[in-house]
Amino acid sequence: MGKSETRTETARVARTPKRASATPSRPARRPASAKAETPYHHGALREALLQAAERVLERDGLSGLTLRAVAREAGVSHAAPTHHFGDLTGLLSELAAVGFRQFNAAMASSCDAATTPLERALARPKAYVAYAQAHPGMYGIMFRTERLDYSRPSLHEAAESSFAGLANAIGAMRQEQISGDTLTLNQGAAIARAWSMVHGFTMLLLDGRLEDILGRLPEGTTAERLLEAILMAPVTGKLPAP
Amino acid sequence: MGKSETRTETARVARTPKRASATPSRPARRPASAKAETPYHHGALREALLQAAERVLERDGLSGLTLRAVAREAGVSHAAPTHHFGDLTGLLSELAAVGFRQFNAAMASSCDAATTPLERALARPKAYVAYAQAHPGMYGIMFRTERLDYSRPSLHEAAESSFAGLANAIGAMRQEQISGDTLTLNQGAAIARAWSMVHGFTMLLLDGRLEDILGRLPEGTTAERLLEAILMAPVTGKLPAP
DNA sequence: ATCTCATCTTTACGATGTAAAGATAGGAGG
DNA sequence: CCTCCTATCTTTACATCGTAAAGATGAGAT
Repeated sequence: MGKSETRTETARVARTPKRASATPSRPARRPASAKAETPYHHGALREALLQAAERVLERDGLSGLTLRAVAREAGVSHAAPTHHFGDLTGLLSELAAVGFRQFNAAMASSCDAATTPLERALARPKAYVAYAQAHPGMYGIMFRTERLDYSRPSLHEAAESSFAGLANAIGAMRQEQISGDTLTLNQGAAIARAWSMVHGFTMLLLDGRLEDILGRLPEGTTAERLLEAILMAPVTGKLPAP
Repeated sequence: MGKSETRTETARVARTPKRASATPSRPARRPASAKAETPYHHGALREALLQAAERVLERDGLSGLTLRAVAREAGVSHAAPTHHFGDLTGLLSELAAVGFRQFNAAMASSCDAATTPLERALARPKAYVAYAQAHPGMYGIMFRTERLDYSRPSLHEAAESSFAGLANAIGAMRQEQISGDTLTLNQGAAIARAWSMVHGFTMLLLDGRLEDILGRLPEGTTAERLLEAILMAPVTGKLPAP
């Protein structure tokens, strides 16, 4: 199915019947108060495209996420996205911004739900990994793609907020006030270490590169358990200075 | 320049003059002992393609690395790589294998050059990051691309060797013998932590996501210095269990 | 009622991956 | 020496993709 592109894109979902007769009758299309119905000509195509993109991403993976596939999914012509996002980079960037917002919300809500200090310390990294596992496509868009335009305000802001939350969490854990302006080497190292560790763990996990380790661990050890062990035993075994 | 593809690929480098006359004279082409000269019909096209791919990757980045571009660079028809690698995945996988071998060699030589225990402890992660900074394209192929086929023996072996080296280094540092078969949770956590940290640091660094932190550190703090600080101060500040 | 313009569609072009058929030599066998 | 075989490389073809440009279309302003 879908041999020729013209065929595929001509047979799209039920939109206007393409003006079957040339009479300008226009019979009751757009029933005077349609809002989240099928967006006809106006409507919120931009939003619809972003949602379609997310759907395509979850369904077909990162390689299936193309401008034309998104347009197909939304039931519009293949050039429609260009008008709203300018570029494939534009669409990916806006979608990544959506992802960062989801990501931040997930971590924040997980932190809020924590009660004990230990839970509070583990909540954020666990939510980090959990989000990535639940939405590997989104995580890939956010952290794997090279084609992102951080000069777009929405993406810049969402990503920045993600970093700020992390930095604050580290600061709170060290019971220091992280001034937004400057950092000591140790403060910077603490932030970069935490971020690197969780990010690296997530990428290795998503890429299946930890399967080898997980398989050698005691029967039934889950990735989450391994993450806990990583976070709870902070001694890396580095030798002291001679 | 290079408007039509036919034009582009017809005008390729000096290979055989396409049999100007139909006489089977065959005048002194391939001077009887050409080895690494221009590979004519036989020769080592496979190797030449891999080298061409590496060149294209360094020059045009990951997005410029296409089957056709590699063929162009090697001076052969666009379908020639298919015969040797079957697929774009095949080419990328073999190239990633080359990268893993370079990567392993760099880390090994850096470890050998270390003298003091402290140097020895820092040599491997520093070489890790240094390789990635020196060859970001290769590192991208190895760790960013989704399209790798680890069932290929060359790639599987090279990547596995990389992991084994890491595991052994961690084991040596903890003064334990890592048996190839099973791991305790703490052993696995130590390995996964070290790998995650260095890998995550590298990815964040290559993606420019550490610029923010580096900019806030004392004037002129380099990424390598930050990495040292990360590795040398192993206390993450996690709270003890209540 | 007409005009204007943002929005969407058509059409077109170059590039890419991949498959399939055709050419070409290097070597085996007579 | 000649012929045939086969791996290797080239041509040709096709579907898909991103992107640009021109044409339709309808909503709101005048």
